[in-house]
Amino acid sequence: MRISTKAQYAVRAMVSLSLHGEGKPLALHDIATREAISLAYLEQLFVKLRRGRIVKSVRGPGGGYVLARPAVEIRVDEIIDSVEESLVPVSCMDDKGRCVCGDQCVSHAVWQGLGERVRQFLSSITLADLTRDAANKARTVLSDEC
Amino acid sequence: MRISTKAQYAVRAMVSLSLHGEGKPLALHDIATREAISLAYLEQLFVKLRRGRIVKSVRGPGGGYVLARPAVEIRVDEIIDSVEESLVPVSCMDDKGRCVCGDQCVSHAVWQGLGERVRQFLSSITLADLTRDAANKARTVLSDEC
DNA sequence: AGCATACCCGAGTAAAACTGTCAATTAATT
DNA sequence: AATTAATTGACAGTTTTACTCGGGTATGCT
Ligand code: FES
Ligand code: FES
Repeated sequence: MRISTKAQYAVRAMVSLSLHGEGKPLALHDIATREAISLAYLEQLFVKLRRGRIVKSVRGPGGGYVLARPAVEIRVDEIIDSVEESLVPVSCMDDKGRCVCGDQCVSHAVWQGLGERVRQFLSSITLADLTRDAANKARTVLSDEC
Repeated sequence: MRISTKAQYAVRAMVSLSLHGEGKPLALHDIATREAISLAYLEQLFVKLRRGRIVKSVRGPGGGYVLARPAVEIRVDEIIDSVEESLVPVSCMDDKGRCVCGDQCVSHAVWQGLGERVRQFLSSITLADLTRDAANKARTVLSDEC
């Protein structure tokens, strides 16, 4: 029941982009050094974030990435979806709780309910929420472990 | 964000035990054939379930496993804990939300909140709930995919 | 006692998933 | 033209998962 580090990196990177970008394109190089994530790996992530219509790319010198929408409209579950981590807890079930077995297996309701809670919680948090928190924390301590 | 099949098997096996055991020891062989799970694998699971004080073993001929407590007192999260799957979504955090970074990382609150929801939901369901559902379903259809 | 049943346990393994790197390319700016 | 920086696909190392195998140990029955 772990979230992949890929998804964790994606969230962190998005907060960093939202916090330090401010409308202007921010190069991955900046995020990479600030968050101590390998540039090559970030590239991989941002391709997916772009395809998920969460960021837009600006090529050439002075280029980088910009949020595709205001931070208030970007939910955490969207970020995780983009990097291709499923939020459904079992592989036999799709996003809407439909299963290969209908709903006949004994634990169907457990996994379906669990998936719904996870989705509900992660969709209740926006990038703007995280960015605000990060700005407050930055005043006191600087720590970038996770 | 997937639950391991190990945990899924554990839940299914426990429902099967609770449903067909009725006080008497039920041999793993029975569960294995009924649920189409390999006996060797089930043995591995039940050692852990026993150490988690969820079942008791009865050795010798006519032996098997019995619930260690009434089904109403066995929660689904306990079953999953026993087979050693963590319900905390990130590896840097323990059960109580304590982190290597205090609570300084930007997404700390996200993962902590997520872990709490998962725990809360899975601890709200008991083996008795699942057994009752299974008994109802058995009347209409028989399907054991999951 | 001897035998069959059924739990007990550690080691080992093949496949899959995860994490991350590399090299080569395209596009825009100066 | 030179430089910056995103774009892309392929690929390798490591870890985790999902099992199997082989031999033990306790118990009850005849
Ligand atoms: S087939 Fe697995 S829960 Fe329905
Ligand atoms: S160290 Fe990872 S969330 Fe705190």
